[in-house]
Amino acid sequence: MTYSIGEMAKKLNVAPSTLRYYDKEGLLPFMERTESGIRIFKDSDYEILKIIHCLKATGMQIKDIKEFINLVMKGDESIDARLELFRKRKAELEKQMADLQETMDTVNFKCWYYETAKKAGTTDVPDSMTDNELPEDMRKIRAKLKK
Amino acid sequence: MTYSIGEMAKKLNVAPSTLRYYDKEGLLPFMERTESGIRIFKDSDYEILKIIHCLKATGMQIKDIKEFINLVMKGDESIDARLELFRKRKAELEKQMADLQETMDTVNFKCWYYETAKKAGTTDVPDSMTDNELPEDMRKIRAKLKK
DNA sequence: CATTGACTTAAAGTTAGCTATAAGTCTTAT
DNA sequence: ATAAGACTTATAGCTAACTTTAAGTCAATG
Repeated sequence: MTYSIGEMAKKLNVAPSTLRYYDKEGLLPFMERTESGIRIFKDSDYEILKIIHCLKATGMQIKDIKEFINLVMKGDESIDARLELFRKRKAELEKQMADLQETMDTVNFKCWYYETAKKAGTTDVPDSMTDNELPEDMRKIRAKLKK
Repeated sequence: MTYSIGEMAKKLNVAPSTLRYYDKEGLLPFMERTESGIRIFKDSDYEILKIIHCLKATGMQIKDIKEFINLVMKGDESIDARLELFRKRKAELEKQMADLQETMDTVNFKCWYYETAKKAGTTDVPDSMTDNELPEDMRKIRAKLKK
């Protein structure tokens, strides 16, 4: 099964110009073309574009994704390097998830803070609460916001 | 306790120019200055800068954070609007966490894929595995990458 | 009292990742 | 065979969030 750039863009939910940009940046060195120069996308191209999307979602830059594609083009001799790369992305993702959880803790604190302020009609009430008037799980978070 | 822009920047682990930029963009309308025009940062400014950092971490843009700051400046009459805002940030964060988990699933699949390829010396081995040769938790993920 | 280093502003420059434009070619349907 | 719509390239433009630069002022030290 093959696709035009417009069909592949639709399948991936990106603009055709994005795929041309990726090609120009060297992310798609495996692309085939018709005699007249039109790109032919295959199912294997779809799979690698999904991986490109995944790597982007881990925070990787286009120029570093290009290096990964270069490894792929080298074939089996780069298996170790590619495994290493994905292990690093995994570690990076774990950090991002921890950061996001910290952000969530702060947002949860602020939700509690404004719920309490809403009931009282003023932020003075949550502001003046002592540590043991606070819900237990809010104490560490408030302390960190002030530290 | 008060701080210069350099001291506050260090406490927050950002560049002083970033704090000037935030001020210029209207994120710090509460800033006080010395007679000669030098910014004086207080502990309360530190707290609100932490909240600005938190909102940025939820993916909010500077111009939208500015609107939140405007609400804060209105005082108690904007409590409802601020509660609503943090509830929206919470929903947004939950979506981001789900997306990150999907990315993590794909990265985990690729780690398994290259570990298997490494043992075999070639990617042909994981590539040619049928669904029931795959670890159970890898099946749905591989299927999604190909769909 | 002069030097050093931190502060001030306004404005220009940077970076990533697209996105749009112009001018032209290819493909398909009538 | 011609018109519509998708494709091509190269190049310019865009946006967000800083970051740097230039030119100058302020505050603390020897």
